[in-house]
Amino acid sequence: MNIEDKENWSFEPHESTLKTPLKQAATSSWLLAEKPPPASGHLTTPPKPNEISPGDPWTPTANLKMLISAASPEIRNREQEKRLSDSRNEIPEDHLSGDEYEKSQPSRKEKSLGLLCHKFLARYPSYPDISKNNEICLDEVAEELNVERRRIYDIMNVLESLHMVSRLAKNRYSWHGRHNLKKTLQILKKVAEENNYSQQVELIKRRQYEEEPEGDDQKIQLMAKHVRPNDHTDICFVELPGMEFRAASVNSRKDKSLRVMSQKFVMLFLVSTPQVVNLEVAYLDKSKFKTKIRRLYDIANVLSSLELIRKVHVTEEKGRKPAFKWTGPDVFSEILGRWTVTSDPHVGKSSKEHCSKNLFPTRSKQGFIRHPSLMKLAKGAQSNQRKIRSAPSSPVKKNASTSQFCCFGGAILDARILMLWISFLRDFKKRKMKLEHSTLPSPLGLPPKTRLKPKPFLLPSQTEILPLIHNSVPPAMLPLHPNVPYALYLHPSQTQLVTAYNPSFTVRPVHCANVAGSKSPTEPSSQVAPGPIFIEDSGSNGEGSASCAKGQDLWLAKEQEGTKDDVVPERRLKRRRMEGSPMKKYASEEAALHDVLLTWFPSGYLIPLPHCTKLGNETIFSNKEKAEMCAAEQKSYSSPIAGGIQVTSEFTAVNFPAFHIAPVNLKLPASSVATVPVVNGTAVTSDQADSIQAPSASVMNFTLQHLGLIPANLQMSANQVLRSGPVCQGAEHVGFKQEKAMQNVLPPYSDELNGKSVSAASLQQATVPVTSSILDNCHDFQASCESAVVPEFCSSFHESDRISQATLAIPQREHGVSTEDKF
DNA sequence: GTATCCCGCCATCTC
DNA sequence: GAGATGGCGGGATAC
Repeated sequence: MNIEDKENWSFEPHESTLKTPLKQAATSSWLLAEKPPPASGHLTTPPKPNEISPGDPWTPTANLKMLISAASPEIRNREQEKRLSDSRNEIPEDHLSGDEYEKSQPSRKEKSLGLLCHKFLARYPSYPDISKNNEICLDEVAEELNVERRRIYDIMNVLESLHMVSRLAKNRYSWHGRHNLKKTLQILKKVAEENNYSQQVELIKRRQYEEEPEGDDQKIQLMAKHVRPNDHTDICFVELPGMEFRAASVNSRKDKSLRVMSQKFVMLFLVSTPQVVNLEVAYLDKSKFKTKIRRLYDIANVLSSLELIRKVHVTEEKGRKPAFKWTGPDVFSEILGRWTVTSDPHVGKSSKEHCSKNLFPTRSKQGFIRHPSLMKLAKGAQSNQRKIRSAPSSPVKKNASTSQFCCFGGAILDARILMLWISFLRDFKKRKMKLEHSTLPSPLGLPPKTRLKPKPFLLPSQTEILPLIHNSVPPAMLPLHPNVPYALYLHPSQTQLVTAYNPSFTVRPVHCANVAGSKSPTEPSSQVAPGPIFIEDSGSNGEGSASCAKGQDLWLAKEQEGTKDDVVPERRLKRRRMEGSPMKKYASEEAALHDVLLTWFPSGYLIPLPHCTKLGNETIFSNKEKAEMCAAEQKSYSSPIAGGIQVTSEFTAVNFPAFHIAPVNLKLPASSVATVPVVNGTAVTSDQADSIQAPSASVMNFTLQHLGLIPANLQMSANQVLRSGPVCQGAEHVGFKQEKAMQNVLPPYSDELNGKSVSAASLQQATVPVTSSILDNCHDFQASCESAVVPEFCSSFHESDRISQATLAIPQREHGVSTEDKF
């Protein structure tokens, strides 16, 4: 491919202004023959009104202009240019002959959008002083440039797409110059990369070289068809913070076509190598390419005036084709600050959920292929969803806003919970395998998974599906696993159930990072606000120290105690009795975990507590933590749920898999968690329903902290979290990515998450209750993760077991979402 | 003949 | 209803 610069690209400033069209005279004569000048009285294009009559008296405005001109050489120069321009129009047209009149009219080139843009740009500095008023009045510009407003709009739209201007109000724009240009280009490149623009361009270019027997239209359609799977037509306008479109129809146009087109056009350059794009590539994504190509020419003219592109000719086998070459700055996409992609203005600019959704509005369904192992999970969840929706006590949407659940809040957190849960199982499996290899051969010769696969659970009944968030419901911490403390969100009735059925368990506030609502452990128990609860086996050995290790298995502990054996199914007792080897023990632990979950906590939410550190076989807390815990242990706690249970146990060494979640700042839209319509299950009365509109701060903080979403020392009230949240750069991006991750992890929920609103029921379902369906499928899901669906997901596990990467690095193979994420 | 794109109609939206 | 905005395509011009 030979690329040659077009020497006489018509919109090069120094050329356009100097060259006079050769055919001007002839054309003029011909035109005159057909279109007599206005003096003849025929209908024709009305003469352009002169801007300022030379004889205008001095007005206050003229005085002001004079003062401004005197103060600013730049403006003075502009005024001089303007006067020169005016002088050409001063000759009364009535006195001109046909030829003279024609000559007095600007040629087509002189009226070109590119030249007009040059004139426009000449009026303003490239890097204006942002402290000054840089307003642009469209009327004035149109008048001074002697063009219709319509043409100014074309320019403004393209400039707006590059954030060189932003609309202030009707008829008024703000001039930003090139201050934002590079950043905008970086963002555009990033977006382009995420949408596989380069691949699309390559594909199109490749096909252009192929023999296409069809006609042009067919050829284009065919090519467009090939591109369609990763079509970028759905990309919507990329905004910079603080430069969102304001008011008026600017926001209400369907897709801000010229702006979006302009951005897409620029994107093509930014990801192409070499950075040469012909219009055939650029307009392939539109069926109305003939119309669109006109717009592309408009855009190209403005971009040329900005010296971002330059027209070249590409010599190919089929001949010489016009194209455009990027001449703007080199752009690297390794920024990013905040940016948003907007689409449907009706939804509201603040609706990042919707904005992000519209970035790939339909691709997620088409693109993501659900792994077979997820099908059961999906079905289970959908089944639950149906149950809840059809329940008599199904939640009632209180108002419009409550239906706008954010996918960034609850659902995302729960995606993480699922990940943690999976990670736990994986870690469990890993250690189990280690034991098998190091100690005992398989007694049955069966693969571990076969032997250890938990028996399937029955789905919890509908009444067992409890609200995740409740003002007075603290999460409980449960030593389900010998070395891994887990927080378990329970409904009070369930917590009471635990202690009622098994007095050996104590329920106390979890001593963890300063959870909002849970006071210092040294404070009187009566003042302990609802907070995370630690359920432990306090009497397993009568030593007053019910460590997690000692109470590795709840069931073992229970059995040893001999308490409530009557409620234990016989089959479980039998299995407990066969505990003998470490391997068996682990196997039973896993089974016991399932049993416990099923027996005591038919529903709930497991969250491993990652602040425990591991040290060989014996995991220890940091000294500080230990000291805090020791202090905590010497106090008795009162839980509003458990009702003051003496806690004498010691927080045992915890062997926790080294997965952490990289702290991210999560922006929760005001309409999200704050208005989460908590499922009003049968366990919650209607009176309670009102009180559960806002989640407990303790639960919120507990979750956010332990999932690493907020720093441990950060305390947030529910209102803080809900109304504003910690806003940071990239917050929307985080939400979007997490949403996408959620959709990948939980495909069955994708439909809901894609919807404009998610009902309370679907919210509940969008969370990850510890149900049999999940327990039963986690192994499969884990296996699937380790195989084909999300290789990066697994590799991150293998590398470091850092759930953060696993959660955030889920690729979207089918629709090109970048696998890398920086939060 | 093709590439280019001016021009202005008119739909949509806001006030 | 008026004005602002901008999508759109006819058709003229440039090459």
